[in-house]
Amino acid sequence: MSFDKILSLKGRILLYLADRGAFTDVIELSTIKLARDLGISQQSASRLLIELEGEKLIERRDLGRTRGVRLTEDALKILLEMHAHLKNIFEKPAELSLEGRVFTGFGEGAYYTQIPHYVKEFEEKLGFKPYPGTLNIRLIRHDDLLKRMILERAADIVIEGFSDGRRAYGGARCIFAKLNGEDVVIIFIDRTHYSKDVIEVIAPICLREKLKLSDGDRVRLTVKLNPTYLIRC
Amino acid sequence: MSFDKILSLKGRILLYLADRGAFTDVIELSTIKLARDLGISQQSASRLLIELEGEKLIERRDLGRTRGVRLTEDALKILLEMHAHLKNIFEKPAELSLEGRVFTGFGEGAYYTQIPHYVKEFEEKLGFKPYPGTLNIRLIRHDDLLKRMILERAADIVIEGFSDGRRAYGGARCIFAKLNGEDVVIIFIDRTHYSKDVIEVIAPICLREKLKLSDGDRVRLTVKLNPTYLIRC
DNA sequence: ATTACTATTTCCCGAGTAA
DNA sequence: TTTACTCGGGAAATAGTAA
Repeated sequence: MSFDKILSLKGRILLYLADRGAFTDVIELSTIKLARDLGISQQSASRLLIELEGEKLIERRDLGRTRGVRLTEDALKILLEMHAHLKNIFEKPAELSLEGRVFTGFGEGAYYTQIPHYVKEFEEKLGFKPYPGTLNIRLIRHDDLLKRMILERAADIVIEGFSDGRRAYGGARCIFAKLNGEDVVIIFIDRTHYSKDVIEVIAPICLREKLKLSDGDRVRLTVKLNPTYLIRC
Repeated sequence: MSFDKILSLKGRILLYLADRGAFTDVIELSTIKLARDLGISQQSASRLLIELEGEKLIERRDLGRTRGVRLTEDALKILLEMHAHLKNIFEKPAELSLEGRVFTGFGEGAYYTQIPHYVKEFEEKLGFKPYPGTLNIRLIRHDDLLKRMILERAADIVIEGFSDGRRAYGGARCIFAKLNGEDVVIIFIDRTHYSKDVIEVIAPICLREKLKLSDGDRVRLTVKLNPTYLIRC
């Protein structure tokens, strides 16, 4: 397993036993089999089992001609604590923070955010009717470009594209965020004209007014998301 | 942390970094601080960071006068895999299996299972009207007595007691199970007259008839439950 | 077959210290 | 201050082998 390198040999043995259900039942296990399965010597397997028994992490008993092992409550507690710890890291929302400067775009945002199809989609999926137009933010720091890629992957609210017979209108993906503390939605438009250092934001209100923003002002975007998304692309 | 003993030092460092959010941001970290926090020497901290960098599990960079570290995607994958593995062990339903012999009890079961208050509770909480009477099973193996204790803790369907003014009727705790493949409910009666080697079972049908059971017949009870319950008492 | 002892080797931690 | 080198000692792995 790829995570063997972060475990001690004793840890690998406890996990090996847990995998085989040795917290309810005594399982049959010879030092030779354990050694083979873990890629260590039989001698080490023997020594480690003796040590683990001394540390009250396993119990061993004779089962007729073979020997049985099971985890103790202490060992189970250790594994459960490890589990709880990793859960805490990977299943708790983390916050991603990006910084950029407001700029005036091509003016397309105002057009698209008023197309009835999109308005309906926004209302259904975001819960509000967007103020016409998008606020454009140009990222400053290089690290934030990476974060933008992460966000693009994490944005899981899908706005469907459509066609009116004359032309096709593309889709987009959204994610909720805060901009200087104000609730906003970051929108990643499928076929945007902007480069990868730009983030577009919509909100139910006029952000420029509410936050008194002018071109060149620095703004901070924060997004809460599950750290599982943070695997870099 | 109690789980330090199952981790290698490199594992502890990766977890240390993950705890501090070093999968999104570069964090400031001196070898001295790391050494102090992990209870190892500065020299070891230095060596381990160099090795981890060589293994492409961390990236280091100069931040002006201090040094920054962050986890690589590879390291994140390892931690996530560990997390997924423990999830699989502890959050997947496991099966507990017990064996015993049918015996005829004091006949109280038939009385209690027909009391309107209990019938109503059963129907609401178990989804069926029980066939009058409980099937009594005496456990055979010593290990199964332990499993009975686990089950008693895991039984989380609560049947409330009541009083009719003349006397008090006790409550019980239930858990769904299979008896020789048939859907049943194990019922742990709060103030039972039976000893700890007895399990009582109710079902919507007459189990003795359906499964052609007589006193002394061996039956197998299986219960699916979340392994978190398997922490022995 | 198995387990586990003793002997040997390998590897890793930490002290000393240079840059 | 900091990091990271060399090196000595001890822990931990394997080899050999007895029971």
